[in-house]
Amino acid sequence: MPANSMSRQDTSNKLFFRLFQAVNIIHRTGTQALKQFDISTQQWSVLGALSREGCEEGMTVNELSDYLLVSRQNLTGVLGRMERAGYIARQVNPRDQRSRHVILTPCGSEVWQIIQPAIADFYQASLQGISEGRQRHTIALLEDLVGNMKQP
Amino acid sequence: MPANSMSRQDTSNKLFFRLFQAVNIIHRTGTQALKQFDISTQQWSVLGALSREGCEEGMTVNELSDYLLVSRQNLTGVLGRMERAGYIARQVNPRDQRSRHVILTPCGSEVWQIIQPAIADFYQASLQGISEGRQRHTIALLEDLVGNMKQP
DNA sequence: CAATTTATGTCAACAACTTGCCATATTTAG
DNA sequence: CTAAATATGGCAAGTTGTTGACATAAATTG
Repeated sequence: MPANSMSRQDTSNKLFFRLFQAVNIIHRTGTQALKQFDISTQQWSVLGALSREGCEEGMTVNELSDYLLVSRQNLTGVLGRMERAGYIARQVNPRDQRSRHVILTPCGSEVWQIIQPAIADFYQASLQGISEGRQRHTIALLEDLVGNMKQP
Repeated sequence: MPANSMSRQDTSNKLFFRLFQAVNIIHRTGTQALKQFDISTQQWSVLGALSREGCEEGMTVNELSDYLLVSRQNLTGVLGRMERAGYIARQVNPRDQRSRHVILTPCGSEVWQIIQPAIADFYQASLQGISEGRQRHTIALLEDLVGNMKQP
């Protein structure tokens, strides 16, 4: 049976199943890598979002939701825990009293710096033996996939 | 700045961030696609695992855990809900009284058949404009990634 | 054979994700 | 300007993911 006899449906199936598997094990492995810093993978993603250039003034909950592709309601909980931990602060926007600017505290910035070596190790171990070309193919596919799903 | 100047670290970062985004939106979109059948994406994965050829006799919780890459403890809850819904049954293994064989009920098999068109539509919409070559590159990357993470 | 170790599945507690609903604030219509 | 529509964030309930602890069954070791 030649390798190319896999049907389109089989390919799609396999792709989504591997995504499912990968995410589960990434969640577990990533959580372990960050355990020593008392931080979750989702808190990592929030720290990363707020540490980007141009975010010195913070992001609103809606902007974070659009960027991370999780619901506002989910962020309420995550941000609450991060605020309690002292990593972020929520400031009411004087121009729009409904919205809050979520900003990194100095402690949050420090944590972001401190975890970088662990992140680098995590990347190195996970992507060992995987070519950058293949990584770029995957990035392109994921961006198209997200684009397709954002449509409605 | 040439396109290839992106550092290895930047590539890894982007890859994991896109994975994170993609999974969040896949979860949302997949849940919506299955909503009419009163089934979650995880229950879908369990139905798919048990519907494979060679699984007529069912799988143990440990086998499902190894296959789906989620914890046994998590499966306890998922399987409990699926049993209550009538999609699966848990049979004690006479050879080993600790283990239980999880098998599809006729109702579970029927549901699996019924959702196939919705799954096909979901695949079609998500992967629109994405070449099979790129899909295969991604599958290969994900398999290597999972392999790397299984190591310890 | 008895005692320890290992394997299996479950319960409990917690984080994170979803949707539905709501209070409040801003914007838009009339 | 008032009234309706929209936008923002949070609360609640439910599912899924994790780890730690446990009872029971099987396998190993003395």
